[in-house]
Amino acid sequence: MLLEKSRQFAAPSKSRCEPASSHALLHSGQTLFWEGDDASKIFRIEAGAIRAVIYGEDGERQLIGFFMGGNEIGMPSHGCYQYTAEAITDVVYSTVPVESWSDRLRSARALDKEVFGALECELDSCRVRSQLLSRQGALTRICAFLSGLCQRLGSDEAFTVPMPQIDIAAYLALTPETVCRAIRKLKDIGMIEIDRHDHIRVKDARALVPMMTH
Amino acid sequence: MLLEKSRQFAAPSKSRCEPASSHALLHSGQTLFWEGDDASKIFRIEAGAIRAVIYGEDGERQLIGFFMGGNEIGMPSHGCYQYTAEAITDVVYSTVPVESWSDRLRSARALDKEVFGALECELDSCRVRSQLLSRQGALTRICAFLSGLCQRLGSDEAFTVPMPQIDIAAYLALTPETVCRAIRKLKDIGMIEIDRHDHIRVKDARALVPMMTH
DNA sequence: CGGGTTCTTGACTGTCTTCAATACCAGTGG
DNA sequence: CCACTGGTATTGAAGACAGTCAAGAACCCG
Repeated sequence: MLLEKSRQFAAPSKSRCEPASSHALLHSGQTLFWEGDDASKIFRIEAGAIRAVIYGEDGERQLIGFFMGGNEIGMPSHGCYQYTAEAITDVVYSTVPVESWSDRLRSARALDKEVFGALECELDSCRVRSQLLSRQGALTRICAFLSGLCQRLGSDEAFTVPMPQIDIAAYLALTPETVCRAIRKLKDIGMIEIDRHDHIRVKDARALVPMMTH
Repeated sequence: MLLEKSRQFAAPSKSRCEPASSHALLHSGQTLFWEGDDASKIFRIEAGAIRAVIYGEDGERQLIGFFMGGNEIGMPSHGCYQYTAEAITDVVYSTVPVESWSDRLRSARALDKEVFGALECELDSCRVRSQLLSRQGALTRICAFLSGLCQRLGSDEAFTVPMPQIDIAAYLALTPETVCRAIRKLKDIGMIEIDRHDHIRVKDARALVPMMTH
């Protein structure tokens, strides 16, 4: 919907900037690339401002970053762009030639698997926290956190939360009291069990998902 | 202080894990590496949980991530670790041999300047947002945002904010109303000027810093 | 069995969100 | 040139909710 509307602006911009490696222009409102596209180029912003956006399934618009003169944008994870890049103002940019870049990346990936693995791990970790912190409401954040934890631990059923609540609080930018109250609420609902303090057991991880949208 | 206390745990762990590349053990509470250390190794967590922490000058403890079985941790930016890694539970981990890794990274950096440039840009961008979102209070976030914007734009004096308030709101996980009110407060204090709607001018960027800690 | 940390609970305050209505601005077409 | 329209910004009032302060309980450690 909202996505379709702005997509109209994308087509011209895409065809217009093919020429070469030197400077190209993007008008305010146009889109540089789309989330999910195969990452074939890296862009260097020379002038103007760009916003990085992730559109949720429900039309939710999450703004994860701004890029301006001197910044480089378009680093792929797992082969494709992780967000949509839209021009806020008119933008002048240059592109790093596709072939040379992707070739180097491929060879680098083969050679330096560990390096890139760690890099993606680091980036993913950072993205996850941004995602969590962008949610409003303590209960929402806790549920999203527990749900993510569940995925990472691989258990679809019950599992034990390994970290103390005080760490969860610092991680989610909440107070320990608020974390405690949210957890208690989940316990009252019957979604989790607590025997000893840092032994929280999530009974049904799938039930957490609907609470994340709040 | 708090930092000193846990540092006692660090020494033994550091000397203990030199041996080779295979599995090593870290006890709960010990530290894997320190923020600011020269990044000489990458660690792969086999079992257990680790927290990534940044200690502020004022003793503030910011928890930026959790790493668990299967995760890799220790990717440096600008040559050194960006955070301290502490074991929450007992941890089993392996290290990627130092020399081979750093050599590869160096050569990769030389060859793929664009790739790594973009990567660092991406990572920095993500870290910045996490940092901003971890602050509580709308005014604090706005000030931190404007201050960061000022640095990126290079102007130490006055500058014009390039993005609309609605984007700032989405970026900072606030409502447009709250952003507007915070900006109005700054205007009333006399720190910024507004002529047309999306033409905000910051008069003295240095004055923003003290408001960021609040 | 202490001592220190973490967790829990309650009451209160401050602030952000929500809802709703209005003003402002840019682009469009008459 | 001007009304019109859609998106953005502004302002107010009310309600929800998280932070703070304070106290006590549970837990872990040596």
